[in-house]
Amino acid sequence: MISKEHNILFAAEKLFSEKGFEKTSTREISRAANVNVSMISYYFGSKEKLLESLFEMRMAESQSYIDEIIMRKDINEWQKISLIIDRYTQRVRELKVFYNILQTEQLTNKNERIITFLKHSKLGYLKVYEDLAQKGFENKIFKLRPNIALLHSTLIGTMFYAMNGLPMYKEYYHKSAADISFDDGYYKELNIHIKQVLKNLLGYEEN
Amino acid sequence: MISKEHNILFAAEKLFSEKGFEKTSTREISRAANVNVSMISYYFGSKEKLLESLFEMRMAESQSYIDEIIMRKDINEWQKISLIIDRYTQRVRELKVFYNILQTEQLTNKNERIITFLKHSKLGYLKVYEDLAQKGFENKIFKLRPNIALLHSTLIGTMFYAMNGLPMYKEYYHKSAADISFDDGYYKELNIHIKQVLKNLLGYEEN
DNA sequence: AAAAATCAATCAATCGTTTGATTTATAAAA
DNA sequence: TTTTATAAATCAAACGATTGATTGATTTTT
Repeated sequence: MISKEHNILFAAEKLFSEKGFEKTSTREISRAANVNVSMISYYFGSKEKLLESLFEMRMAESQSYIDEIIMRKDINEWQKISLIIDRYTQRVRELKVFYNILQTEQLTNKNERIITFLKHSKLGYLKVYEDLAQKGFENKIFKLRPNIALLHSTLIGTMFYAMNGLPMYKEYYHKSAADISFDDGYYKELNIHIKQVLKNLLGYEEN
Repeated sequence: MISKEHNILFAAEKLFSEKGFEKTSTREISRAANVNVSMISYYFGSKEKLLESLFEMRMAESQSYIDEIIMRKDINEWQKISLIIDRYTQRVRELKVFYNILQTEQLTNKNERIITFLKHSKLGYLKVYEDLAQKGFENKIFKLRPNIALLHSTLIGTMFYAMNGLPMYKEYYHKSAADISFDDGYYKELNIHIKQVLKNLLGYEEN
């Protein structure tokens, strides 16, 4: 049995993703979550704080796994980057709905807490890539020292734009929207594609 | 002397970019454009149609220059791609405000006309890259035949994410927000970065 | 004098949020 | 176990504010 609090959170996530935060009314959320409108204020304080709670939940989920990877001693820097990409691809696909909201809020939101969430997350990623690129270069695994901000833009940008574009590419290749096997192949190709781009940027050559 | 119609259009563009379409009220637009509220309905019909007019104007502007480039006989396929990237980088920087709206609307908008605008634009670009990649391969300029949808995702995604991330990178490198010379260097690096990524993907080697 | 442009005032609709009454759950006292 | 007291949860109804849009009168342009 899922609590009403979670019902509200998940209903809101879906609606925010489909129509955007502003276009989604509290009454719609309450209807979708099968609760009274006032329950939103009761549990979260406001619609705005509901969005913050959503970010809090989803961002917390993705915090730990990166540290886990960079701590490992049994794999080299490229393998670590490769693993991070694997996990990230998987996560973005799983939480497509949330990452859609994240992208939108990134572009227009003025909410202080959410801005802070995003900034910390981004700077955290920059630092991770910077460290891995430097160590890999010192260990002579990577031959190049690319601009990390641009490398990160390419990684994230490719990921999100490929995700957003999937429905359209499907149409372009005349596939049915329900065809999951196309998605599987697409995300697999995307994963390989991103790795290839990063290999080139870092000057990494497989043995 | 700029007409009131244009005043409204440009005021709306700025506000939509800063706060998003939904959060921007018609009264704010009219105040910023120094006209009466009713002028919006009078000239454009509705707030929604005002947004459509904005898309119409901006999309029409960027239509022609691509055809111009691909028609040319004096340069090879890589030089054409290189030119397209130059123009596109320049344009995205010039019209940062509009492309911010475009990205947001791409994620949430359900407006039929705008969806059609975006779809046509995207499919147009896909076709252009597909043709150039194929011809370049036939002419032995390119050694590889990459997935065009993913190549396009990387191109567009890198461009937009680098653009969106600029203010944050500036802060990260402790530069003032008004420092234009930092922007110049950043966009120059971005341009080179994108070309490098595409060279690698297409298997193009400079002589 | 006909048409186009502009305006203050107003419209109904919807928004996020709160109220105060009511029901349900919890736990201590009998 | 039953009763009682307290807290938590739920609800319909209403709040004031703001929204996009329109009206009909007035001014300006043609």
